[in-house]
Amino acid sequence: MNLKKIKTIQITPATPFDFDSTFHKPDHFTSGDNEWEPGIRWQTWNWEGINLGLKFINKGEVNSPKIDVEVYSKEDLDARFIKSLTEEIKYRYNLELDLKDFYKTFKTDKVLSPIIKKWKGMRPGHPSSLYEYLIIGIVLQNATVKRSVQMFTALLENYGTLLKFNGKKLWCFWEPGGLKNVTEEDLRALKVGYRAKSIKRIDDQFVNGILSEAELRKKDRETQMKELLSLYGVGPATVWYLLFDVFHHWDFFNHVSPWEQKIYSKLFFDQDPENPVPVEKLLKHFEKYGKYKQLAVHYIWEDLWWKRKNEHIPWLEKLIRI
DNA sequence: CATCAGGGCCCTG
DNA sequence: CAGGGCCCTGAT
Repeated sequence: MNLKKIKTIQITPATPFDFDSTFHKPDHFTSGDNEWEPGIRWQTWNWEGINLGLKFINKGEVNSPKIDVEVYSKEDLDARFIKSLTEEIKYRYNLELDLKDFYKTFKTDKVLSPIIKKWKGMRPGHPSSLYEYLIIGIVLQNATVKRSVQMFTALLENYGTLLKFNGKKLWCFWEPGGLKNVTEEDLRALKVGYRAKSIKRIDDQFVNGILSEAELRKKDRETQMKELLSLYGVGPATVWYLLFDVFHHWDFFNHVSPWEQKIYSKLFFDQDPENPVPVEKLLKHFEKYGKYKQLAVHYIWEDLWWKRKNEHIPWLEKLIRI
């Protein structure tokens, strides 16, 4: 599907704002729906059922930020659509998040302060909707990175749409509920294994309109957690990701998966990953970051993954099994 | 060749 | 609350 440029949206994020560390997270593995180079991020979005190509361009600096968002589409888009899209972009990338208090609180923290200095203006954020993230969460289960990417790509290339815009060819996610006419057997043919059942049942929730991201955002964390956990195929690991990446709770940390446990053990306690620090002890350690504990760990975590782009970290390579 | 662990989760007893 | 089963893939 060939798209044409419809509009350029200008956004002024809250200060400070760092473009690259906000729009590129080295620990999110690329799988055909986005591309990044310094100062530019191409990203497909299915918004309100419309396939979009988005090009985010850095037009400012950390202390005087500005972003252009070029919107590519097959059809014209009206003002109301552009407005709702703009609001959603601001939400997903946390462009209006005020980081000042977080920075001030940990100005003297030995571990955090150098990282804050280095990544000043980095926001947490994720490009995916709840529906999309649920699918991603399912394919992350019980699999190595390579296998997860393989499963995700197979889904995208079978049920998504290939978009051509700004010289790029990127796959766009299908609509929530878009697997209505797909059977569990069809999904199994894509080698997603037992996950086929979970994917199908989650898609059903959206076909039936039982689950609404907009409604769920308005509810409190406990309710969100309860409703998400009630979904078939969604357990504590997936919920933990969702509460941070989709629902933007910075203060919540209740789960550490085995591979993350090993990395945290090395990172925070310089402990041999083969003999990891108990999860309880790790969680207790994060308590010192109070209402920003998830945000603090995000900063430390992203710093590690950016380091990995520039230098070889043998112990990390061994643990991530790409 | 066989065996097994891996960014979990569900279900059973 | 512990533990078996589920899918596929690559390492050993």
